[in-house]
Amino acid sequence: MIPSKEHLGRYHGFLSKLALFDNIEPAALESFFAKVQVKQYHKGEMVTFDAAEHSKLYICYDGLFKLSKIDERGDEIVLKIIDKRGVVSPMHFSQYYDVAADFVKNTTIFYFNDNDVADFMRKNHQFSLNIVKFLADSVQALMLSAEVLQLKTAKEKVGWYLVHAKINNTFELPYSKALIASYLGMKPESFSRALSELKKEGVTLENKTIKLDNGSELCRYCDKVTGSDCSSFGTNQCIHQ
Amino acid sequence: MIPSKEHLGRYHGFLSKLALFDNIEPAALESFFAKVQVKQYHKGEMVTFDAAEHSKLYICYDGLFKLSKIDERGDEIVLKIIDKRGVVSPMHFSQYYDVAADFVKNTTIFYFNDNDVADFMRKNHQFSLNIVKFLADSVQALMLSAEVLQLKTAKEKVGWYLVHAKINNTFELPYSKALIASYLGMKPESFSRALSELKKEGVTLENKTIKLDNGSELCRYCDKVTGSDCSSFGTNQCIHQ
DNA sequence: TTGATCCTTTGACCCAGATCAAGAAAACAC
DNA sequence: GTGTTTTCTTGATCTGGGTCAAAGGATCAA
Repeated sequence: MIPSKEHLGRYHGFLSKLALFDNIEPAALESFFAKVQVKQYHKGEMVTFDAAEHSKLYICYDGLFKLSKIDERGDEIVLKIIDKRGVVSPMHFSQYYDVAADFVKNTTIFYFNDNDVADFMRKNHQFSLNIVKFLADSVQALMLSAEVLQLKTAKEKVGWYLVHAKINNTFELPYSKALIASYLGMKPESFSRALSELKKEGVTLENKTIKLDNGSELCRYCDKVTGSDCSSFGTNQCIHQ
Repeated sequence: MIPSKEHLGRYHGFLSKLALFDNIEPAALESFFAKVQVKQYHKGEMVTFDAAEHSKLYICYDGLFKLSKIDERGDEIVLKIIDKRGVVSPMHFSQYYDVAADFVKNTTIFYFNDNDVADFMRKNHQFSLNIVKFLADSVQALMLSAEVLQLKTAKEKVGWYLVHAKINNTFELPYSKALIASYLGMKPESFSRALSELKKEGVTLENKTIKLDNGSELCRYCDKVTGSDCSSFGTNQCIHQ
């Protein structure tokens, strides 16, 4: 399971399916992928992702970690949860900004050095556009979560999170409740209490699987961006017009 | 004072000083600037900035407005305050995302259409890099404010805001207290109370001007990214090493 | 200069979610 | 399986910042 540098060819298939490499000719990708490097991190490990040491473009191949900031009091915010196919680019941060990468599972990460990324951007305009798209999506996701974190009540936050699992049709919580709680800026106790509030509305969680009494209970917690991926988006059973 | 389309030449100087147009040959800039358009908004006006209607790159020439989201209950979060030289690019948002642009003063905005921006990015790699830089800075600013909003107490938030005015050497609050309060995710009352707490630590506000008893009272509220612009950054009177 | 409007401050009170503490239930190791 | 560790839930209590209300201060138009 450990990809050695010699066998990276196998992983080109994985990389080429990422949005970051959309609409780029295979030949161009091949020569860029030749520069990929790999690193493993262990469960429990914590690394400071600062631009000085980590001025790279990272792509998670397998595992799970969170980008977080911890203050003097030990309080933590989770900025992003990254698992398979997740991308982080400390190379785009200011030299003084840093975040902690906190590995929840053993994790395998592919990365490209900043100068290789810059080269490829110069040679391939579509890749530049994909980087722009990636950053713009990050901006939008951060604005959306600022909104969720500041404006919504505990119950609404949890409902909002659960609606994602409904829309992507897994109906499963992808991570532990404690991790999701911290992503939503709340304590596990509050998360648990919010869930029992939602149960009164017909939303039950059985062993990380969401059960809905009649199917539309979560719609009121949906936002338009998230909802645009829903199979009922825009129909008359959808709240967004 | 109202720039008419015929006299835009005068404003090329203004535009060319923006970071967005750094390191681009004047000739290339000239032909791009020929495509600029202008729009005026009135104090009190509120416009929905959605990608459908506003798929453009906006640059504030004069005035003041805030990008905010308002929920059903009427609670508001301020995502960004934009004044002279501020840039917003709804063209990079998803088609379903929208924010409200809430004009605090009469405002004059320059803008470029998305296809003109895309053209210029294709023709001029440096401009693509500048767009990447702009978006990366936005990501970082949003991560930093997520941290401030979630982790800091009211007093710390206000201290953190004041430290900016110290570092840029104006020692002046640039906006009304109520606007700054909403940017910090708090109510004007709490802002006022936080100020009176800070007064006990030697930080006084006299008519929007910051007075410090001995000069270093605000340092404990400084973060490293903000601090990197301080004249004492890294010296032994600085808290960052 | 004078109202009128808006912005800011202060006090009293309240509440959502945090904290603390103790069980219950999963998950994991062997 | 069985014991151990981690995660989750539930209850009691606390508290920072919000809400509401009222009074000062600024600012501005005429």
